[in-house]
Amino acid sequence: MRSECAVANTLDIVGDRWSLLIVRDLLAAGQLRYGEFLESAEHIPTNTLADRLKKLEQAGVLERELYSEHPPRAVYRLTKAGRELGAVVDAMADWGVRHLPGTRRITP
Amino acid sequence: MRSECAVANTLDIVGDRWSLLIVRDLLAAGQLRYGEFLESAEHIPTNTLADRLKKLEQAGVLERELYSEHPPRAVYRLTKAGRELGAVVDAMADWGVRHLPGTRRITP
DNA sequence: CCGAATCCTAAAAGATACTG
DNA sequence: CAGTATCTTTTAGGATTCGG
Repeated sequence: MRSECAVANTLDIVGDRWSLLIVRDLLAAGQLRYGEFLESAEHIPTNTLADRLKKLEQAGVLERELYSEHPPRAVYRLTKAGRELGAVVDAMADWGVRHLPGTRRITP
Repeated sequence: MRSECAVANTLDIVGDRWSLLIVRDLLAAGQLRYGEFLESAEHIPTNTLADRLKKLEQAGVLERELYSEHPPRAVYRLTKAGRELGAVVDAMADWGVRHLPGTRRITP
């Protein structure tokens, strides 16, 4: 923990290049499998995706549910805490739409 | 621009490890000089601070005003667009306070 | 074919020393 | 005090490989 600041510590969890985009995609879709994240517009590298999913699961932002054993297959969903990050994603979408011409809100 | 998504493009501006902390400090203080940023709790490295201030100035988030010529001295302030990032910082502070024990809102 | 793990390179962060 | 320059370490990105 870098400090007591709630903003700084939230950034330690979702402040990297990809985590909030993963949250955005889950907010839009409800649940996604590994390969479905890879199809998203920004094309996250496969190894980076695996890292972020692990980190976000450990942080309690999303949960992984196995729906098959052989081979192991999982879907990812936001936890309650993860869904509450919707407020952050939403504020960013608002700001982008207002200040960055050519951008739009991908999902309602 | 990675995509049309407002969230992704907002992240390209403030989605790194430090930018939103700089915005946070300016929201709290109104205006700051270079050295005052360095005193903040998270101890941003001096070269990284210089990079971020330039990038955020170019993005129209903050502005730099010289108040002395010899030697050159400047203060940094948020622009109107920068102040509107307060909604993002606020949402992160809320989330952190709710989900990360031991953290608190540094400024009202 | 899907879900990763590995390897290697490129970019960014961080510490520290230095200059006007 | 306000930055720059340099060097080292860490992280990200991309291609490829591998197991089920």
